[in-house]
Amino acid sequence: MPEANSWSDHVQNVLARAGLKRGGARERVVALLAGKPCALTAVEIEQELRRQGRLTGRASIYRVLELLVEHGLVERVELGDGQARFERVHPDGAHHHHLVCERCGRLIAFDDPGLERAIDRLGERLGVRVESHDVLLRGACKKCG
Amino acid sequence: MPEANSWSDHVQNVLARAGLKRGGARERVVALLAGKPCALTAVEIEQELRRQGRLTGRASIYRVLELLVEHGLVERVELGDGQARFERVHPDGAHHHHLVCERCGRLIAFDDPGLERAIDRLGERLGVRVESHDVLLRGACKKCG
DNA sequence: GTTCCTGCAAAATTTTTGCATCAGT
DNA sequence: ACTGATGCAAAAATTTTGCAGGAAC
Repeated sequence: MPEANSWSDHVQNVLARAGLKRGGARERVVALLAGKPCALTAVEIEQELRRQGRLTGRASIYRVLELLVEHGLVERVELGDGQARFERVHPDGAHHHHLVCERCGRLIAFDDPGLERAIDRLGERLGVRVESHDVLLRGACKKCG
Repeated sequence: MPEANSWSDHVQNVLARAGLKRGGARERVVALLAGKPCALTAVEIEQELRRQGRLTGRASIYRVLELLVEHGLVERVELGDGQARFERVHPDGAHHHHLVCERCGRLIAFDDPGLERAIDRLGERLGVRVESHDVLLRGACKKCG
């Protein structure tokens, strides 16, 4: 089974364990995010669902996203343009960060063990428990640089 | 002369070189940011200026901040609460990052050469030119952890 | 049957824009 | 004088909330 589905399953497990019921809007948002590894805005989610003929109220989308973030199933990502984006969080802790190309606007995802190590060491040095972190790079991507 | 003033001077130089005129709102915002090393929201800036008896229209504050960001004099920082924050950028490239404590909400600034190195190496590995970057940690600060 | 979920509409927030006026060069 | 800067008010964009009806357990 592809990883996307394992994330969906994980979501269903976590929410069921929390005593929550299922519902159409949530199923639709989760199904959409499962197939999109990278950050989407609430409005993009709404439009994509509409395109699929699966109309969903925007308020429900925000409520679903809020719920998923609270349960650590989705991460809120801000790229500096004033809109929040959302992307799934892998149960195994795998995650990536983002580069925004200032020329073409493209969003590039990457991961880097060296960076993760530097952040771990930093947390120790500061004496704080770092529960999550975001790294955002701005610059020129390969094609534009 | 303290570093805050050297930043103010730098701002005035850059903007004068760009052929821009001075104005009250800009002077007030720059003077305020010069004395605050860490991120403030537009509304906090407005309130602080009002407290000082230096009333400034909110639209002007946003326009000043936009201008300063465009010229690389101020950095826009997003902490995940839906409000943009702004802080001065040192001409010498010195900068810091942020930890948001999820217990007490406190904002802690830090810098870390190891992290900067990791990001430099990462840019090389990806073959992109990284012009700026933000790192945001979320977790428990020393007092709450 | 109870509790949660959904969708609509309305509200609240944050940020941007239009426009007349003022001020800096 | 010319051009940029300011402030007000209005608008736009994003996100949240209230509430009534519907669905899941």
